[in-house]
Amino acid sequence: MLEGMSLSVGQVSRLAGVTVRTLHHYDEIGLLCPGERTAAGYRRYTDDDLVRLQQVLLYRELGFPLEEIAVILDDPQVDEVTQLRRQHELLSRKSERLREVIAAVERAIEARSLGIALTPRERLEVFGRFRPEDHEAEVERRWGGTDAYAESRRRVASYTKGDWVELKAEAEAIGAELAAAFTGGLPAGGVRAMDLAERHRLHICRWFYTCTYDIHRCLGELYVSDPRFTAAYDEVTPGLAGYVREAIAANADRHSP
Amino acid sequence: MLEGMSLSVGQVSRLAGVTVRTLHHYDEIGLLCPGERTAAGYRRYTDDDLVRLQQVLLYRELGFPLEEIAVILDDPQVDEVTQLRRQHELLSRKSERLREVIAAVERAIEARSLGIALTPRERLEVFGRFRPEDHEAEVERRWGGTDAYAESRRRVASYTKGDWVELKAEAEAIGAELAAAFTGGLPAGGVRAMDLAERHRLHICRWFYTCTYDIHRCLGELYVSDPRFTAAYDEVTPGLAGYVREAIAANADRHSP
DNA sequence: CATGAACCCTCACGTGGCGTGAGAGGCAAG
DNA sequence: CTTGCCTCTCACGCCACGTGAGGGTTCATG
Repeated sequence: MLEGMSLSVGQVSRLAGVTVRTLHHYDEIGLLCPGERTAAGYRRYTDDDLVRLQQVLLYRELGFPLEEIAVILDDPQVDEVTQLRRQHELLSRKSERLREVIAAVERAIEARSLGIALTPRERLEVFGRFRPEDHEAEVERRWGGTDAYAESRRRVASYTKGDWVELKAEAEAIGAELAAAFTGGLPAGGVRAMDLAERHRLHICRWFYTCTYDIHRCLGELYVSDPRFTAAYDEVTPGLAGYVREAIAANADRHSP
Repeated sequence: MLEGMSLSVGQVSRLAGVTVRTLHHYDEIGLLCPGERTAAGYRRYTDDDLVRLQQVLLYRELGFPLEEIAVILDDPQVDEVTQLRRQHELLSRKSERLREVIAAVERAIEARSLGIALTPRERLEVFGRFRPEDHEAEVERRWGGTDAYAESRRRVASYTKGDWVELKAEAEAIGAELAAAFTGGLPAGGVRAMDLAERHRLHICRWFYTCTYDIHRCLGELYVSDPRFTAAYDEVTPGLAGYVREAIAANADRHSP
C-alpha cells in the first residue's frame, strides 16, 4: 500500500470529501494530474498533489470555473504564499457579503414579526449587488463583444485588493515617467518615449489582456477621443494625452512597420 | 409600462442580478411562474413573485437543487417567517464554516511565512468535514439504495435546529403515550395502541419519508431485531419495543388487510 | 404612420461539472 | 483459487442554465 509516500484515489477522496469521479475528472481535464502511476495504471497522489487539490477546492468553493482555476494555479509568476493571500482576500469578501445577506434576513424577520412587511424590492436588492460602477457599462458599450474585453473581464475578476494596489502603482509610475518625458521636451517619436509606450503596452498585457500593437494604437486614439480618458491624462499634465498617443503610434510603427 | 404594479423580465433580472434566461428557466420548470401575462404573452412579475424569487435565490446560494427548492417553498405547512428562520439558520451555519476555512488559510499563511509547512493532510481536512456520525453509515448499510432512504436524506438535509427540536418533541410525546398504554395494560391490538401506532407512522411521513403500512411493519420488526433501536425503547420501559411492534402490525392489518 | 431601437417571445441546441453504471482487471486475505 | 474490495477506462446522462435564431411588441422619433 506504500502508506505515507503517496495516496490512492479512494484515500484522497475520503480525505478531501470529494468523489473519486471528481478526481478522475480533474485528471482528465489536466487540472490535477497525479504525480505518479503504479505499473497497473493506478493513480498515486503525492503531497504536492494534495496541496494543489486544496487550492483547487478553495477556488472552486469561491465559484471559479475549473478552466480558470488551472490558469490561476499555473501562473508561474505567483508563488504559494501569494496564492494563499489571494484566497484569504476572496474568502473575506465572500464572508462579508454573506454577513450582509444574513443581516438582511434578520431585518426581514424583525419587520415581519412586527407586522410590517418590507417591500419585495428591498429584499431583492441584497442579491443584486455587484456595483460595476457604471464605468463598466461604458466600457462594455465601446469594447463589448471583443475577445480582449472578455479576457480582461475574466482576469480582473480574480484580482485581490493587493493586486490592485500593485497594478495601480505600476500604472502611475509609467504615467509619471511619460509626464516627465513630455514636460522635459523629449520628442514623442524618440526612443525614450517609445520605450515608455512599450512599457505601457506590456503593463496591459500583464494585467488585462493580450494587447497587440494594433490594439495599442486604437487605445492611443481612444485617449484623445474619449473625454474621460483624456481628462485622466490631461489632469496631470495638459497636453499629455496627445503626447501619449503619438508615442504609442511611434512605438507601434517601430515594431510592426 | 404599468410601473409599480408589476415588472417585466428585464426589470426583475436587473433587480435580482440574474439573467433573463434564468427567469425563463424557472418558469419552464414551474419553480417561479409569473402571476400574470400581458395580452402579447409578456411575463409580468407581481410582488409575491419577487418574494418567492428572493427565497429561491437564497436557497440556491445555499446549494439546494432547484427541484428541492420547489418542494421546500411549496410546503403549505410552513409560513414565511418559519421559512426565513430556516434560511437564517442555514446561512449562519455556512458563515461559520466559511470562518473555519478562513482561519485555516490564515494558519497556513502564518506557518508558511515562518518557514514551517503544514502537512498537506492537515490542510485538506478542512474540506473533508461532514462528520456524518458513523450512525449514518450503519443506516446506509441497512437501508441504502431504497427510495425511502433517499427521500429521507434529502429532506433531513434542509432541517434547521428548530425543526429538530419540534421533531424530537413530537417523537417523545408519541413514545411517552405508547409507554403509558403499555404500562397501563392496554392490549397492543387495541384501538388506543393502534391509533398511537398510526400517529407514529404519520410522524415519519411528515418528517422523513412516505411511510407505507408495509414499510411501517418492517420498521416494527427492526425495533425488536436491531439492538440499537430495541435499547432506545426498552431503556424507557422494558418490553416496550415488542409492544410497539405488535401495535404497528395490528394497525397495519387494520388498514391494509 | 412608418421606422428604428429596445424589449419581449418561443424553440432548440450547446456546455460545464460532474453522476452513474458497465465491463474488465488488480491485489490481499482466507 | 476464489472472494471482496479496490482500481481502471469508456461512455452516456443530468442539471442549470448560455447562446443564438427567427420573429413579434412597444414606444419614442422623424
